[in-house]
Amino acid sequence: MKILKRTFYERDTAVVAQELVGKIIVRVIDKNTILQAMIVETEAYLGLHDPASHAYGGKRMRNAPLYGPVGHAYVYFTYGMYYCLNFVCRAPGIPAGGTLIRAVEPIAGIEYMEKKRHKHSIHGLTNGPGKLTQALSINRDLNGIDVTKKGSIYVIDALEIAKKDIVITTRVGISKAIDEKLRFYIKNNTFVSKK
DNA sequence: CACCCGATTATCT
DNA sequence: GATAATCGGGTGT
Repeated sequence: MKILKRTFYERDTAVVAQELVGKIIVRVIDKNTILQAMIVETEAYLGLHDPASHAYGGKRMRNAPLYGPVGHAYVYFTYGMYYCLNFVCRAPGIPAGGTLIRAVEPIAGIEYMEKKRHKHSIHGLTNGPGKLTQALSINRDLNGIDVTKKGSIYVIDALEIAKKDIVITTRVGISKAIDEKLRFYIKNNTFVSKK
């Protein structure tokens, strides 16, 4: 399994968001605890001209990573209690952009994830952006980290998901640009978030 | 299953 | 002062 290179992230944000579906997030907690999960749902946030993007309206303290180098994590805190994970990606010349990871399917370290989520089963473990960060122990400490190098979090290549098995639809939980079809998920996958 | 609402705080207006 | 790229628990059907 190969780590996704920086060039993977250096393309149109919507294309990267779609192609991230099926890839695997590796989260290294410590030597004995290495979590793996396949990305099953993403959303593209296009940046400066996308009203729903945190990057909309220009660079500020919170959204700075979206303006930084591609292939890095952007982790933000929301609703007073949840973290959400993004990967910075955009075509050359575009000022900002990123992909929100909305849902993953656990592969390894499931017991650790259940413990973190205070659950006894895989049901509802990682089918939401706030849930998966809790399961994978993702917080502000990972904001800005390079995910193209082996470290505490990185992304590896995996199976190619056929285009016919990916659903493209509108984004969730936003109040602006609600008609843009920038959400991507694997058809018939039980770990995709509801709605 | 549908809808409603409270939790809790960083960030922006 | 309001809102937010959310979630889980509650009530009613």
